[in-house]
Amino acid sequence: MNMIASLSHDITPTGSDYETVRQVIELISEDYREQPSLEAIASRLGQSPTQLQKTFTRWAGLSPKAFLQAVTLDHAKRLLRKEEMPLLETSIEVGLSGPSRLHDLFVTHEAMSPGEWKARGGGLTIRYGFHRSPFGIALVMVTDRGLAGLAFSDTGDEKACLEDMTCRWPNADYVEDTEATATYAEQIFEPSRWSSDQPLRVVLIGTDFQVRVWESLLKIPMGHAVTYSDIANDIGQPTAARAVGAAVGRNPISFVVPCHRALGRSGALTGYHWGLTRKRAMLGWESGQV
DNA sequence: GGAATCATGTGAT
DNA sequence: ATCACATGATTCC
Repeated sequence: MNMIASLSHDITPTGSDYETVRQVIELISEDYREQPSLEAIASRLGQSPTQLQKTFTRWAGLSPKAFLQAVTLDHAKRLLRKEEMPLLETSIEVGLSGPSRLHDLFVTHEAMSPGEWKARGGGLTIRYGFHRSPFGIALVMVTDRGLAGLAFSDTGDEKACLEDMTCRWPNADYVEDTEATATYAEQIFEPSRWSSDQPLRVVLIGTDFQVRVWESLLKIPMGHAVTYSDIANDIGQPTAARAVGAAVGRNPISFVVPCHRALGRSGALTGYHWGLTRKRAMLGWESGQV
């Protein structure tokens, strides 16, 4: 099974750094009370501090010190305060389809009709491929209407990851087609290619409620965060914060539909389908992409 | 600060 | 009907 043959070439310059970053985040999450020093972390990983320094700046454009800060609870709280009011309310351009400037990765989205949703993917051909990304191995899924799925996996877990995704639309036909998905992967993980001239086409396959939640997520700008109840308010159901959480968790296009920017009221990260460590990594990485 | 407890909407069975 | 949740507010320590 050479599912990940495509990994032999690295589509992002940062792709191979994630393993190191993941270990660091896990270390500081375990004993964040002790505020481990850079030296301590480096020696636990068997690396020199300067080596670690280099990896981080290459990965996120962020020094290790700044990165460590970007990953604390304090910082998460700041993300929430940053823009008290407007975030979701200002950029209301939810009209389906029209090309809209939705967060900083420009995205045009359309939703599948309820009939298509009920078919559970029947009659749909989904092409998929695995690619390196700044957040580990990315599984990219596309239809002829645009990007339909984006999932993450650590090395060795590709099969479970694929299964997780195919279960969501069990009646679809799946074809491995790494060439077709490569262009998507390149555009998604290379911020310099995010532009309104070449918007990313995205198709949202889910229930009506889920689609409304995901559209709301698309309005959160890069480097900001909102709470689950903010989203509940935005879609006009202020008491449905918990239901929102469930819908956010079912987001099939992670990162592109930025579900990692949804936090608990306290600033706690609460959860992430592909692992809390990855959520931390994404938030830390984004604070370096100014 | 936490732990326990309750109200809550959605989706799967 | 019932159950599991990536919630949040309240009420105790």
